[in-house]
Amino acid sequence: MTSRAHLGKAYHHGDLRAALLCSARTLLEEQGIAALGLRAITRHAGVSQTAAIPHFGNLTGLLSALATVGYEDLADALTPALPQGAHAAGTAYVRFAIRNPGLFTLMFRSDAIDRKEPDLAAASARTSAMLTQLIGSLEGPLLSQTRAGIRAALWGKVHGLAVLAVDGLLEPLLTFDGEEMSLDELIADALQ
Amino acid sequence: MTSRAHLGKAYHHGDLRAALLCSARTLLEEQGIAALGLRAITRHAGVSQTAAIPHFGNLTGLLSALATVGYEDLADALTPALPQGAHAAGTAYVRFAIRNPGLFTLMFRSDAIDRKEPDLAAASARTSAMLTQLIGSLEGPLLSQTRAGIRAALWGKVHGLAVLAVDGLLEPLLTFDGEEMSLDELIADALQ
DNA sequence: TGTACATCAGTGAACGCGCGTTCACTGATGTAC
DNA sequence: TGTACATCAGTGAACGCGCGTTCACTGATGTAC
Repeated sequence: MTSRAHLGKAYHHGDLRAALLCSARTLLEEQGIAALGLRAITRHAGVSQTAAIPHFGNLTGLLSALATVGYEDLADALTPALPQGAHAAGTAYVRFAIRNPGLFTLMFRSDAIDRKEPDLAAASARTSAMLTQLIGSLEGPLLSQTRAGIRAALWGKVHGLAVLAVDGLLEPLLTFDGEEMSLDELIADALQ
Repeated sequence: MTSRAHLGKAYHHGDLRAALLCSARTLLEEQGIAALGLRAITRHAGVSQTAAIPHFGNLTGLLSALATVGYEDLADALTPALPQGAHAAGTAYVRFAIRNPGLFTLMFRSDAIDRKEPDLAAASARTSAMLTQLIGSLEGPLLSQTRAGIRAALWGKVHGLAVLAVDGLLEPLLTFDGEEMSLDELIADALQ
């Protein structure tokens, strides 16, 4: 029976890096982006307040690593939807945002991450390439549009719905015209 | 010559409320939403660190008042474009965001404002009503869509482009396919 | 026109708080012999 | 198989910082007489 197998905590954690990312993600979704500090994250993970530094350098490093995980998760969510076309992919994108509002916010709007961090840049580029691939498969909408324009229009619509949903700004629309509808129905209706 | 006319500062400011909002807006656009604190704002305005409290109660009150100004400005920007239809209104919306990225961010995504504050709720509702009015004038796109769905689709697309532009995420698209284009051209192309 | 006074906008010192980061340390680990 | 040792993950006290808010205050203003 080595000390690693002891009940309770070993001095060396085993996989503190993953544990810290997990704590950060939980905290992000439960309490929002403003609650994400080095001290809050390490406190949640049950380790000392400086334990993250050897793994991530500083807070920006930790949050950039978390955003990297986010891009990987988003890519995983989009992968099965891509062959089914733009509608399915858009729905998957918005669903990802609704299910991971804190993470989505961190990935796309935070200035607390370093987008030039190599792992993050790579994960972001990989997700971005999926969108490029999708556009290639579209039956050309308007001949006068450039490919960049088509792409911005498609991404803008989907991203806008995601952002509005995450920020709760679509809620007033759910009872528009006196009709009641669910958020999922509204998104499906808007994307058609 | 009353003391109000003295060179330098009178003890009573005259219109400190407006001056504080102006300082806050400047700070917001120059240094971002994270730099907006009661102390930073009053420091920028050249008054004591507690001078904002009689006018706004607390930081949330001040930021909510600033967001109210933002909704009024957005309504002013949309008004002349509305009669020209959805394309013009959408362009005006995105232009407002690009010109006031900090304010736009504060209005739509910040959890530092109180959306239930009456003035803010009223200003927000007034802007929202413009969108409702616009949708009424649309030549019905898809008969199977609900009015809420049409509205979410329209707002989502425009809001998404605005958000992507503000966050700098459209920049990679400006040199897509090897072609160079300006942000304005890309937005115009995406909105057509 | 002049004077006394209530009002309240704005001051500035002080409070407690949580933060990121530093630094000397402790103790579990794996390796060399 | 056993022992000495280098490594370095993780600790915890301490630092200085900026924050929001409190509180007793000061002094310009407008009004009542």
